Amino acid sequence: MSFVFNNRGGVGELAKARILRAAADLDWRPDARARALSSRRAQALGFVVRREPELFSTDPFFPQFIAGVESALSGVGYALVLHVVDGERAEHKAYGNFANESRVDGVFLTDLQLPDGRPAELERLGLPFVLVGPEAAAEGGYSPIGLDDAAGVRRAVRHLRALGHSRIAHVGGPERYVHSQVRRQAWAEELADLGLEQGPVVMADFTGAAGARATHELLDRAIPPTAIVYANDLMAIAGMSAAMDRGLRVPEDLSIVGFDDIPLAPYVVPPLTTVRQDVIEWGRACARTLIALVEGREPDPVQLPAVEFVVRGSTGRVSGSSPSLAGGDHVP
Amino acid sequence: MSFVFNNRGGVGELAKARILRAAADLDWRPDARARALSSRRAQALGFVVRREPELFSTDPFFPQFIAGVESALSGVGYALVLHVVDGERAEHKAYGNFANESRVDGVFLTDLQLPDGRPAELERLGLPFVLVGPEAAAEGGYSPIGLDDAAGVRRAVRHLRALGHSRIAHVGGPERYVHSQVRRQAWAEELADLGLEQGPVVMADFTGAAGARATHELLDRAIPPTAIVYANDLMAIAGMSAAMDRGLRVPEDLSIVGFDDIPLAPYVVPPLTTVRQDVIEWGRACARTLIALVEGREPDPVQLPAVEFVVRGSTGRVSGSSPSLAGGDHVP
DNA sequence: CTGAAAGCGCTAACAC
DNA sequence: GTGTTAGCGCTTTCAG
Repeated sequence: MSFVFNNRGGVGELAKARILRAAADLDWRPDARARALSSRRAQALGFVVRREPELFSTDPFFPQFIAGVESALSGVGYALVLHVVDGERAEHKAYGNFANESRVDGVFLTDLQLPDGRPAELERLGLPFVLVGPEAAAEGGYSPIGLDDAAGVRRAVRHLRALGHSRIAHVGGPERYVHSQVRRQAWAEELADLGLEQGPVVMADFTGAAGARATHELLDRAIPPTAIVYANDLMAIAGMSAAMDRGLRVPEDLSIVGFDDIPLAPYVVPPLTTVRQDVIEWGRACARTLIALVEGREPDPVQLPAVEFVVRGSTGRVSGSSPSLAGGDHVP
Repeated sequence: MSFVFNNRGGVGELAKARILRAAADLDWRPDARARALSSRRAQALGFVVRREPELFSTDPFFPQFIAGVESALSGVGYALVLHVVDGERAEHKAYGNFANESRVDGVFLTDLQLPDGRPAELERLGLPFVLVGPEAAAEGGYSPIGLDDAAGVRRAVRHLRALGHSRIAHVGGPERYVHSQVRRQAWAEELADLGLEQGPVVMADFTGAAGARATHELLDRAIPPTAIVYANDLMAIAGMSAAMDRGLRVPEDLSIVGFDDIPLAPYVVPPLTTVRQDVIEWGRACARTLIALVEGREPDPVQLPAVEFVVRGSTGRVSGSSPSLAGGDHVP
């Protein structure tokens, strides 16, 4: 009988159909626990998210990624076991539990760092995994599945250049993340390719508060930038707000570019120009790859859609005159 | 030996300590699958989220709730199994799988409706659950765990009244959700209590697009409102943007109140006045209650913090004159 | 092609 | 108090 459910040959088509019908009639499904015990596979994938609650609830990546993963899992009978942890020790322990308790067959690794101890650790634990992140996060022979963030940032810089900007700054994410580094480097390289001088850069932490602070820091400089490229939308929107508080107009005095295209991006004033990734598709691809991995199959090569650059109202031609830097008074 | 891990008496303290030490030394943990099979408990809780991807990634509720749940689970060895589904059939199937495969010991039920078939269904499946939502969603003898949304909305209406507003409209969430109904009713009742006439109401679907549309609809009326209370921040911010597009100033011509206090709320222009709930604590309380339930213990009574009303810049005194309704031209 | 039977690694009942 | 053992409900090997 178990042959039927595991699609192993050797069962007559007739008997097979009869068994499946009976199972359907009784609304019977094999018990996941028993199946897991005897087959030594949990039929579940693990995802441990290490983020402070504020960032977890802000970052559009996680819900979308999870939704994508789910869309690939539901059809093939895998479950997703999620863990949200708040520190390195807790994350470490979570992987240990996953492996020792055999709760999951494989895990997703996000927020890649360089160097990142986790791949080696998971290998030691015997837990298959996929690296979720930019190509640049490749480590120890593993190649990540990810979109080309860099292309989006480069597009943004070229767009600003075309609008006449030459003093283009960057507000980055936490330096330990590879994706922060990739975005920053793409910005720097495109600037160089365009023959522009390297603008100032401030690394922040993806929160609104940090985005506002970084923006003030940039605008306090003797020669402030006329455009800022942020590593995520939340910082960009907070930065836009900070600039307006200083009496600057967006985009007349300062152009702003975000990254993510959160659902709110079209609805801030002015609407945010930003970079959009198809995170759902990304999650789906990662899930398919991980399933193939844990089942010992060769994963299909993944081809992810390119990032899109979405031009809205927060970027515009550089104004002729240097913007007024008087603090505190709103432009009427 | 299993007595040690299950804290059953009858084992010498000495032997117990020795066993635990040995286990720690070997980094050994009982296999979750085997344990689940023999004890007939999965040591896992299930959460099925039925939302379209856009809303799932926008709604600050889910990540925060999950983070709260996790904080209660990690210490006691339970795992969280998450399912994101896109329709009623899929949700139904998800519960069936949870129960028949014995993947989880209990589930969280959110986005309560009235009537809601799920409690009866889960009872039939023999799956314990907690209702996550407002008191008003009580059904069939089950009382939900939730915060008093209504108090926040009433506070908002009183605040607007104190600022001189008398034409206060409401943009609600999908009518099928009890929490949408609760917020709408609180708005209506407070209006009545204050002796104000019932303002216009438009029910939307929590998305930015719907919030903008509803706002236009409200402002198109012969006598437009001077203030709008929204059922969530995303619609409020989109509404604010829509109003500004029509040349209205916020808060001079129109006051706006949201609901959720998303991380972006302080960073839009003007900063959003809104209602904040402690969703993390809420999730924790639900998890603790559900664990007690599945373990056959009497759950501790839960005492959730009250909702907070956060006044920022999007609400202000009602202006003497009726706002200009000329469409399309920005106020300079 | 089909039925019987031996585990998978625990828990819990039972004797010692 | 402590050791022994029979399942939990499957998968998979091995005879029939």
